[in-house]
Amino acid sequence: MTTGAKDETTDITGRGYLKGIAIDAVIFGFHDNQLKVLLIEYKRTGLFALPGGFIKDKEDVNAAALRVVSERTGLTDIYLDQFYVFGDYARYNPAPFKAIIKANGYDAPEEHWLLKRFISIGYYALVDFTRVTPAPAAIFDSCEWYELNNMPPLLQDHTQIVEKALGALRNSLDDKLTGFSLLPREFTMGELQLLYETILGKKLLRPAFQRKMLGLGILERIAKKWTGGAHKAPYLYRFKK
Amino acid sequence: MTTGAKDETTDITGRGYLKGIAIDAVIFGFHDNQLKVLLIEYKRTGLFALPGGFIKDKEDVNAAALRVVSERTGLTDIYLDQFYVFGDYARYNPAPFKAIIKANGYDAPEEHWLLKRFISIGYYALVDFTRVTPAPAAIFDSCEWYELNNMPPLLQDHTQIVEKALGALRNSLDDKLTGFSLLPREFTMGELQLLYETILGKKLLRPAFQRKMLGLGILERIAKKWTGGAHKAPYLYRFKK
DNA sequence: TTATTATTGTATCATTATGTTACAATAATA
DNA sequence: TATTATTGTAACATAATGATACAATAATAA
Repeated sequence: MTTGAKDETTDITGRGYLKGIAIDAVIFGFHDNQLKVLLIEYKRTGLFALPGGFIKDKEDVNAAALRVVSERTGLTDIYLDQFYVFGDYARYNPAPFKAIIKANGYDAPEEHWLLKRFISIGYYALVDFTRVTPAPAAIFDSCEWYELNNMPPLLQDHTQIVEKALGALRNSLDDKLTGFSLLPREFTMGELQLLYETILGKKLLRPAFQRKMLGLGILERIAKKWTGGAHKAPYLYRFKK
Repeated sequence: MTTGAKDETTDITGRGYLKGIAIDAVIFGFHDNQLKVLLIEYKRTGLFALPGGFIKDKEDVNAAALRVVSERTGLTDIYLDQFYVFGDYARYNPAPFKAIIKANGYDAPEEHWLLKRFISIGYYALVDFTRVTPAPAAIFDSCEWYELNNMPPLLQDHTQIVEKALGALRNSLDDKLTGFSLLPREFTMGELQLLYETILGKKLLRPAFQRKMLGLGILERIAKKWTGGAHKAPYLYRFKK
């Protein structure tokens, strides 16, 4: 969960939102042959965290997750997957939130709702890096891409949440392929393979990968791509329908 | 979620429990070649539901789920998997709970915590049918096995929760094999195959199934089983270590 | 005792999927 | 026009899975 007084996601009073339940979003992007994650920074505290938010009184939980990711990325067509609920009591540590609230000029009484115990529902999102405009929630934090392999230390158990999200993504990679949203609408087979290799963390054999992908029957071949390279130009593909 | 005034899982005041979050457990058993589910019945209302409960103020969510299943089955070594959070606003319908509370002689003020909106964390459990002693929570409900294919209509969206649990189980059946807890400690290959077929809802080829199971290297062959049948006696197996 | 019966364990072959090597096609550059 | 790097795909090897066949055997019947 991330929060703050002027966040669109909520407000300091917590009015109109469910208490005790937060949403944390691991937003994956792919750029420069790297998996990236969108992170929030609390400027005056040096704290990094996953983008997150709360659920409105009459809002579906999945809709709230969509809204949270939408607010940070500016996108509306987002692939989202709910992957785990983080509910250990040991997660509960109000200290950093106290610091954040204080750093923003508020006084946080002990019984403030943000200082109570929270359960976090974890979602991961797959988004097209090129279409995202990271949007900080308010003047006091930033929102930027970080390489998965080079993240700063995160608030609470957020680092483990990212790891668990990656595990969930790896497990269901093939199922999630249709409408795969980590790539631009059109892409080459090489780009798709690179994405696979980056997510799975291992090399794949080119002919086998190509055969398998084409065998799935979900790719549509469009046209040759002009790359400028001194070699045969690759085909462009997009996902069918 | 299931609840009631004298339930060990909670009490009518809700003191000491997290508000707005419930746990629902789909407890799978296997008997007479049938997948079965443990259901609660509210006797004076005719309402059936999944066993459920709430999370104590300082309790891990997974521990709460274990406790809930333990209370209903009498078992302590339980295979549990958190599979989904049900958080649609449309789930919210206090009417049946009002009826249940009333049927038990309590007056339920509108602002009663049980009549507020709840998010349900769904768990499924795999248990050894032969070791379970279904335990109703209190005098006013019962707790019994029902065939998956022959369940009564359930409270709220509990029927969909069961379906989603079955889907999750099917998807991860092979992973969940080690320490598979739907069978007695010792079993024949035929029994294991029947279990697979029941969960997956389709026939499997015997030689291929046997080869695959033995190939996994997780089975230990013990001794011949005396069946009384007019045919070759099958081997008994158990899971290694 | 000896055939009969049903079911198990496994060998064998067929088919499909996957891993691997090889090479022609081709877009830019030299 | 040759060179270069990379793509697309054919071809083969190996592994996994699907399917058939049959010997082994524990109870029953003759």
